[in-house]
Amino acid sequence: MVRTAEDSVGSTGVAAARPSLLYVVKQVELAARSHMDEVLKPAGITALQYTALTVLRRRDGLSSAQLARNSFVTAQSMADMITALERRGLITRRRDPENRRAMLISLTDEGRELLAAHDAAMDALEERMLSGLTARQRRDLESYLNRCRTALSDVPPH
Amino acid sequence: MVRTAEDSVGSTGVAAARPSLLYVVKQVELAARSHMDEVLKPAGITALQYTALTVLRRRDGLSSAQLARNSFVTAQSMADMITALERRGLITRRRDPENRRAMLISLTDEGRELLAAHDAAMDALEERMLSGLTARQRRDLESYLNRCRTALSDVPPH
DNA sequence: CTGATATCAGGTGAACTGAAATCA
DNA sequence: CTGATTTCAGTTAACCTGATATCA
Repeated sequence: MVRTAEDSVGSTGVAAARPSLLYVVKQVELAARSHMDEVLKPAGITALQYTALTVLRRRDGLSSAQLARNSFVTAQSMADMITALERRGLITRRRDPENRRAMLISLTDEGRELLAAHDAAMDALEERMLSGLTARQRRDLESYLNRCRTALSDVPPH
Repeated sequence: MVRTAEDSVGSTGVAAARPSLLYVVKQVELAARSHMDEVLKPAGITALQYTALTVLRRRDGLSSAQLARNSFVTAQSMADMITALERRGLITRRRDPENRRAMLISLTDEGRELLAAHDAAMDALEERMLSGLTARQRRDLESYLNRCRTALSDVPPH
């Protein structure tokens, strides 16, 4: 699934692109996801499913609706993914004792093991992506991207 | 299509994420694409189609296969998008005189007008994304992201 | 009553794999 | 013969809209 992009378009730095940063963010994400899909392919999960699982590892007991907002998809779309992951035994769901309409989602041992089995490969991929940056630049990049994320999430003044 | 993500997951800065930069790049791209889709919805094109058109504006006469590599999709997937854009009259294709198996793609006047009609909105979106950054930080961010892109595209030493 | 969550039903466009034809 | 490009055919997973039931 990884394409070399040696004759790729954006790499020749000529000709000021119009929306340059929007474009390069998309390009980096496309390249990263292509590599992630390749790594995850033997496990039979997509990059988006993997991301949802890592979110659950950090924050146990989220609802499907919360996960949907986090991934910018509708609750119905996320429900499809959730039932698929549940059928595969990677997650379990239970009623929220404090809110009987919500279902809380947790990783199973099997789900945790699947994530752990790919940690090294994902760390290596991130290291490869950042290989041209110093430690200071990496911190700055993360900081800048987090500010971009916040700026895009905040509700704009009406 | 834009979801506020006010109770979103990654925004509460607790708990060191595992693959942090891979994750935040994906989050920024998801948020940006969500806004782009909303802007482009009245025109009836997706963010990926828009991106392909902007690439053609910068580099006229690319082939479908080149566009496919640039967007990290298969040639077959890109062919579907190309025929859709051609049917809508946004692009035209002609045989490459130097390579009779290849088809060169160009924007039509209508395609160029469609892009021009959205330039202001895209500039505003990019400005919003970068609103928390100084001019210097914006340049650095672009530089860092371009290095990430190159590092992910380069063929790794076998 | 309003808003959030989950779920069911149905539909659609987008991406994939596989195979074949053309040509450098 | 090999590799790149295009195209056809079939398939699948992703995501959508709309409607409904439950409950804070």
